[in-house]
Amino acid sequence: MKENNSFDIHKELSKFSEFLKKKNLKITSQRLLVAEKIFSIGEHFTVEDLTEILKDKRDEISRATIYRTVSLLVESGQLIEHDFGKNSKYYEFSPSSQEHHDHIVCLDCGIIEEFYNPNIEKIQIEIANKFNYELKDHSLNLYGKCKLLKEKGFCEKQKQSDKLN
Amino acid sequence: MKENNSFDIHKELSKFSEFLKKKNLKITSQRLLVAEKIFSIGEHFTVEDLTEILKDKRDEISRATIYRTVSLLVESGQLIEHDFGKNSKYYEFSPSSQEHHDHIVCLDCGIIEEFYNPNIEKIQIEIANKFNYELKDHSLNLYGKCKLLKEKGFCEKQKQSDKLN
DNA sequence: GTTGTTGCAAAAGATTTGCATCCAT
DNA sequence: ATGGATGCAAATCTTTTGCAACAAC
Repeated sequence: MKENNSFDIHKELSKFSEFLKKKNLKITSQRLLVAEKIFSIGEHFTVEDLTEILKDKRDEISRATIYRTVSLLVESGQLIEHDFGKNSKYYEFSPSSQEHHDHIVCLDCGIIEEFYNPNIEKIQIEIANKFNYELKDHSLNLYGKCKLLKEKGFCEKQKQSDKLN
Repeated sequence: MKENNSFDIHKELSKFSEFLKKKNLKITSQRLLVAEKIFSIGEHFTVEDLTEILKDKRDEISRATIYRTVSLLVESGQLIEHDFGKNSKYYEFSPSSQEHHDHIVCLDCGIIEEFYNPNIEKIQIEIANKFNYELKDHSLNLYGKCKLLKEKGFCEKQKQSDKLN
């Protein structure tokens, strides 16, 4: 889906290390391994997906550590947590260079596509102002039938790790 | 928050009964009790909230039945399920007469306010068309500091039943 | 009477946590 | 050496489910 070259990954790993140092946390091999894999996934994933990806490392990294590292990466701002109405939380690597975007999700196959619309962003700020809120975050998800499902009546159902209904 | 008069409730109960009949499901006292309470809550709630509200009826209605009735009401279209990034799902009674709206949520006290913006709705449809999706649903939540938190530095923290972080 | 419903307790699924051991600093 | 990290298993939390007894139609 997205291309992540090793240069990017290196930069992101440094950023994560900086974050850990600043918080007096330790830079361990487990944390680096989990972070490295996350930075190279290039699509939305669940902790279950991540565990599967790391399964050859299962003697080295426990599920608890995976959860704990994911939390740290969310805190460092390098990982975004999403709620697509499924059982598990979804995560998405957010490179420093990357602009914000929203999501459109197929209710059948669960494919997640991204979009960015400056007008919507602008209106959201106006709404927050009107309500006297200091806007910190937002989430906009569109749900529907993807092109394939609409046109052929079926798509790659349940391709994702989690069910949508 | 919202005013629901008994006339509305009666109409909604009829609608639910119709739904049950159409599906060859039975109209039981438990289902009617749960539905009636839901129709009179007037704000966003979790199943835990609902259980608390029904606690004087706890000898009559089990938690399992509450969950099962909530699912039916979602299916009948009279209840909307929301995900505000908390542990539990939130529900909102949606009277037949009510127009769609989105939500703005305080990250501290969890207060949920509603808004409707026709431009955002319009743009969403355009985006779905561009992606060749048949739009079925969407969710837009804004998160931030509410007026009180912004101005006074504090608000009624954790007023809601669930924590936000 | 038949078929769906309820309550219970157990199960399931995701995530978190206590604790003894281990390791980065 | 010491304070944080890890792995394990147990715990937690929300939601779902199997099943026997029960109620609506």
